Parts: sequence; structure tokens; C-alpha cells
Amino acid sequence: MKNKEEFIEIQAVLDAFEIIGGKWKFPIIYSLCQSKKRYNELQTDLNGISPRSLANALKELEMNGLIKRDAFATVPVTVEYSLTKYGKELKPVLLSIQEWGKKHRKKIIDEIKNESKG
Amino acid sequence: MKNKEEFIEIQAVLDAFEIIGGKWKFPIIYSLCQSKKRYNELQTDLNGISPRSLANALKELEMNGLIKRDAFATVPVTVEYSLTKYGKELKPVLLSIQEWGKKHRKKIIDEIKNESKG
DNA sequence: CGGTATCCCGACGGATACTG
DNA sequence: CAGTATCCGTCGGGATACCG
Repeated sequence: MKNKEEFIEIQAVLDAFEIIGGKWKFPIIYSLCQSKKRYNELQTDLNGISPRSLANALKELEMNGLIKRDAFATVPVTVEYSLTKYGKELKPVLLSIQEWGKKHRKKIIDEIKNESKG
Repeated sequence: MKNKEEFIEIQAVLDAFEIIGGKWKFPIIYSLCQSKKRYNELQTDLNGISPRSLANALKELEMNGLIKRDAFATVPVTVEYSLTKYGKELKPVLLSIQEWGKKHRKKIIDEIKNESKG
């Protein structure tokens, strides 16, 4: 870190990771980008997440103002999760990561092909 | 996950996180964005990282082709780390995360100000 | 349905001492 | 200088059972 300016910059990145870090936050946001979802829908979407992890992640995301939780007093209860306006601002981040991820996948596949060629 | 298309999309994000996840990968890349750095420079930049963690992160980043390690047979040894062309492709991702992080920081500060007012 | 409670495990990462 | 070796804590997260 050469100077204070730079420190602030990298701190912004670290701060962001505090909030969207962890195994499931990003996938959850990604899933909610398309439409609001109910708890069970999310559990299905995020193939393999445990109820505990899902609940934790949702709670933290809500606390940080990224998602909204709406409960309806139906029987049985209905709960809907959706991105807040603020949460939607993460879309560009998500898209850029995704784009890079695709590139990377392509690269890996190409490498495997080249190896098998000899 | 509604369909296969969507699965691939989210998988790209997860793949990306496999590579740039962890506590220090992003800060390291960020630091190397500016210029190549030596091991000790990185250790100073990443205030508080342990030699073990730094070495591990560097090794993984190198394995994934994001950074390059150049050793010179000086006495004592000189080692330089730099981003590969491929690693540089992460810059947009970094910038978008950083931008969001700054927004978030601003939001938090504003909220604190409002609390102390009310 | 939408969670909580409990138990448990392994990986990540810190601290420190040491080495080619 | 640029790491490695060792030891150890903790914390995210899985599995499962249960609850309002």
C-alpha cells in the first residue's frame, strides 16, 4: 500500500467482500436478480444449501439492506425475498464476475483440449 | 435455478469465486494491478498477512495462471510477482466491486450521521 | 412453510520459529 | 530475501431433527 488513497481503495474492496463474501451470498443475490423468491424456492435454486446456511445468509443480507423479506399471514405462512434497490446495484458487479467466470471456464476447457491433443 | 442456461450462468460466478475467493486473493491482485511487487512488498502492502497465507495465496494464483513469479539469482534472491495478461482481465471485476464498496461505505456513513441527528 | 437448535467437521488462516 | 514447518484456534457451513 503506497499511500492513503490506495488504502481506501482496497478497503472498499474488502468492505464489499465482508458483505457479499461467503459461499452463498452471491448465488442468492443472483437468484433474486431474476425475480423475488420464496424460502423454499431459494433452497431449490441453490442446490445443496442447508436450511441453516440459507437462513444465516438471508439474515445477513437483510441486515445489510440488500434484500427485503415480506411475510404474509397465510396458512401456512408465505415469505417472499426480493432485492432492494440497493441490492440491485450489485448487478454490474455480478455481471462482471460472471463474464470473467465464463472466460475462465472457456480457458480451462481449451487447456484440457490441448492437453489431450498432445 | 429455473433452467440449464441459468445454471451455467451462476456456475460461472461460483467458478470465479473458487479462484478469487479467500481472504487475500483479491487484495493481492489489487496490489499487483499497480505494478509488479516483491514478496516483502506484498507482505507490507497486505497489512497483517502471515507469510504462510501469502505464500499459499500466491501459489494458488500462480497455478490458476493469474500471476507470474520471476526469480532472479541475485544474492540474496530477488522474486517478483506480476499479473499475467489473464490476471489483468480481472481489473473490470475489481473496479466494479470497488465502486460498489465505496457506495456502500458512503451509505453506512450517511446512516450513522442520520442516527446521531435523530 | 419457513425456519431454529444442535452437533460436528474440515479448511482457512494467524503466530512463530526456522532455513536455503 | 523469500519463503517453509509446525502448531493451533475459529468459523463457515453440512446434516439432521425438530418447532410455530
